[in-house]
Amino acid sequence: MTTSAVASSDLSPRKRRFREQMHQAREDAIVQAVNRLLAEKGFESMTVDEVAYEVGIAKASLYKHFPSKEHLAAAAMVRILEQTLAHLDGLDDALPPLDKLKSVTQWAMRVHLRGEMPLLPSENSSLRATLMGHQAYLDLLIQVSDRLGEWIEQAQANASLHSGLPPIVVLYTLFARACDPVLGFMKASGQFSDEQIVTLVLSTCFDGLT
Amino acid sequence: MTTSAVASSDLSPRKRRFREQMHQAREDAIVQAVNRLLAEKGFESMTVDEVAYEVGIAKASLYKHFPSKEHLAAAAMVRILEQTLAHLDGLDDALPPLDKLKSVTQWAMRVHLRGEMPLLPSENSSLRATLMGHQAYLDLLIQVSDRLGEWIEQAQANASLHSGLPPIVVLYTLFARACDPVLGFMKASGQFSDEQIVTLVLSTCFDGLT
DNA sequence: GTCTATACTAGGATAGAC
DNA sequence: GTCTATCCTAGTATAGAC
Repeated sequence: MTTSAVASSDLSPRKRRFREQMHQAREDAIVQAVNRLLAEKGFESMTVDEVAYEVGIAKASLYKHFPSKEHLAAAAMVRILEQTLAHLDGLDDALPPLDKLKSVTQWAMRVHLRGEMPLLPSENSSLRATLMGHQAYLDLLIQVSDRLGEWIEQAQANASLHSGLPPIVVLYTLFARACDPVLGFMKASGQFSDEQIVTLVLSTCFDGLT
Repeated sequence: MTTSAVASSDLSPRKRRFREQMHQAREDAIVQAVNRLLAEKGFESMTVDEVAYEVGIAKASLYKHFPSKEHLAAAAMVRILEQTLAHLDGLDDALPPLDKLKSVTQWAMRVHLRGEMPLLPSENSSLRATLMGHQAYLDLLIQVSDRLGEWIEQAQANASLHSGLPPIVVLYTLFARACDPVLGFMKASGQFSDEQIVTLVLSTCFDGLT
């Protein structure tokens, strides 16, 4: 019996759990770093070296956890979608659907302004391929879309949302607001507080410019 | 006297003009290719090799015209800003300011949908440095911003545009609509014609979702 | 100012020891 | 599963002939 076999399977249940927790904690740290770097520089400008440096481990160790840069990005997307879903779950069910939609949008904009919204290029094809083959990502994306889709239809039914717009257009518009470069421009201008930005952009999104 | 001196300065005025036209035509071809590739893949994913291949010249020849990849991108931005300015100049001066703003926005969205809107990452720092040092680019950006800014203030004065919004927020919002990923999403969904997309997004932008 | 050929570097990924 | 050291490709940029 090899030492590695001893290390991996001859441990007490308590020690095994401890190992798994350590493992999980490290992966969380990795994904969090990836998330931050994606928010700051985007996928192409983020380097795996930076990720490794930020986490404080060797690059080769990263690749034991995730097989490619694309999978790192996918993990960050899974993380943000899980957080989104958690936010949706936390909303008071009694709220009118329009208010729920506004609440998610506000939450997403705040995440963005905190520098924690991972931004992916829609063009990059190797990244797209990985995402489209990533079951957990796809499942979460569908879950979030379905939840929002329901609220959109309810809001259109009670006329609080313009019913001439195809629901998918509303959905895309809300998704896009979470990544809107306008948030960054306004922040960079230094003329507005984060909460002012949220208020103003929420208003342009739902009420329009006119 | 060297042959290169002969080639460059001992020509008749007619031949000199011809040379300059050829030179200009080639640069136009380069910038047009850059523009298209920036629209398709963005700055980081565009390679200088591709540009050279698309234009049909050697990569080294590109570098005789433009000193760096960043300068290629800057030239594409100058080009699109010139076209924007041309569109602004072409508008009927009698139009209400709000209609002028809508017209530019529509025009920009159509350019985007045709795959001719160069998309630059706001994060990339070497690119930012080049742009901020590029006088022609800065001048044009200011010209466009000023023209739009006037119309925004006029539209707010005659109450056709919501006057609670700082003009700069309206300006950023209009700029962002030209690059909005929503356009790409809707096009990719295959459910809408380009003109439907323009109409729908123009509506969400000016009238809001509610 | 165009070409071919090449220099140089960044960055994604892996080998192999422990 | 962590490390150090290395591989290797892609991609920006240049040298030097014509």
